[in-house]
Amino acid sequence: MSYAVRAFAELAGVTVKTLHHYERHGLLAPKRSRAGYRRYTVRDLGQLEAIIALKSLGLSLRQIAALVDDRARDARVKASGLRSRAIKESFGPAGALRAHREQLLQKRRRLDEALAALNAVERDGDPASALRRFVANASWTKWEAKRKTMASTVPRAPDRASASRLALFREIDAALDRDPSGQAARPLAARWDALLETEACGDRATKAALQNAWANRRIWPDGVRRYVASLYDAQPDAWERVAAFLDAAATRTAAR
Amino acid sequence: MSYAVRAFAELAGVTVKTLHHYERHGLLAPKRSRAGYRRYTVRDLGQLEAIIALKSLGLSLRQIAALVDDRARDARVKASGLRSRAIKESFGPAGALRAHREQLLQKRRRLDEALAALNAVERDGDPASALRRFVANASWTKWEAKRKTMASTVPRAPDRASASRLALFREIDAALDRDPSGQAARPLAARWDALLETEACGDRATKAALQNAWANRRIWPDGVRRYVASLYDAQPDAWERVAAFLDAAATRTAAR
DNA sequence: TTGCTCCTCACGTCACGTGAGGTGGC
DNA sequence: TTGCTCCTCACGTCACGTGAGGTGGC
Repeated sequence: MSYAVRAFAELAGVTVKTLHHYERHGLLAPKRSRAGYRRYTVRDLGQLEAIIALKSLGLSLRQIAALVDDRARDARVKASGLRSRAIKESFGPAGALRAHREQLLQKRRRLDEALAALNAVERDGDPASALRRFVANASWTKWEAKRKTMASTVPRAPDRASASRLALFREIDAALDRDPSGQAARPLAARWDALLETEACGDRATKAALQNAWANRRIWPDGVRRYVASLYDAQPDAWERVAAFLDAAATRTAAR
Repeated sequence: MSYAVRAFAELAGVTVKTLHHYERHGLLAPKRSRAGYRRYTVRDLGQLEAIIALKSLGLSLRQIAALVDDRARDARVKASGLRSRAIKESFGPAGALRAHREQLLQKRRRLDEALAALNAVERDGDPASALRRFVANASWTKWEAKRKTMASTVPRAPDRASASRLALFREIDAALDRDPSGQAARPLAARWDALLETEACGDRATKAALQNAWANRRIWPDGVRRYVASLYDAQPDAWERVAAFLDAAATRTAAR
């Protein structure tokens, strides 16, 4: 018994065009009627299912052709006791299949990242801005990675805030450790403000711009946060605590 | 400051051909020198990084173009208070992004299956035969699924072994429950053998073929095992216990 | 002037899909 | 005879890659 192309395609769950395609590439070779019509049998069905199964492993048609041809040759020479070279070479510790698995793992890692990002964007109250944040974050992560590889090949001094800034930051951090309410750290906030004034060269607009940049830190990419914290030789959460304290102090000053 | 195409490609971590490609599809529009040379600026870098980030979400260039164009239009009309329609439509409960996420999830499921199969094949002592088993298994799983959907639309009586076989199977199963060593079930094995003889119409070769098929059940696809067990209205493990007992009984008979 | 970079076609890859124009089978 | 199925090109899709043949910049 044999099937016409359409019936066979439906039976196997593929399209007619897929059958044509596989035939063109030598993966399938159905008999033909006198008029040239394709006639598929159960043997073709088995072959097709092998192709579908191997494709589900992510193999290309070329690779599948090699494997299937090999199986066919294998069957023909089985009696001679020979072993198929192609299949042997595909496996083993350095085999092509191992490399292929590595590729699939890579693919899965990227897929997982994409899914995590999509989830975050969808769950956000403002998806459009969440998408923008994702884009900004992705760029920063890339630069961070690049910076790291650069750092490992071309050693350079770590980025640092100015010595006086760094010292002041540490004093404030320690003061907040002792007294989280921030009472003890108030005078230090004034000194920070003065330092800011100095760095802005006394220009009001510049100082405002600097303060504004700090105030917007909630929407900075994570990479930027980590980077700025590293300038103060601090962890991002410690840095955030100090920054929040300085924000509040600036607001109090402005209100007076 | 601006970059030539090669320098820019290296900076951004893409190929020159990719830059050409994006430009052809309207995703990038660098300035040109008098001689027609592309000149990229930081603005182009930002644009390119947005493209790369969106691509990492699995979006097509066409979709990205829509989003990016939209962002540009958005920026131009921001002052008017209008909201971008395309971005709005991409999100939300019925949004395109949700459908896209579903696609990615599907993809990941398939990837996981492929990885599991590849692991099994690699860990196997005989990878080539493991691959063959995988192919056979995949085909069976497909038919099983098909059979299920057929069953739900076209109701039909469940497949069953003959009444006498089924009854005998149950007796053996019960006997093994009471006496796992199989002593009590010996006479039943003889009756099973007789039944086999009857079904083979007394033909020795046919009987041997039937026994051989049973003996090879270790390499049957899981689906076949489940199917055959279901013929006896049994779970695969119960069925396997009875089958193993009958195997041993047949060997004892042959040895005599 | 000599390499090196850049340019634009045009075609290739991968796994099919689409559609035209024509013919065979029941 | 009338639909319906089947056939074979040939070209399209997607995201680029390859290579030819030619020109600009330092």
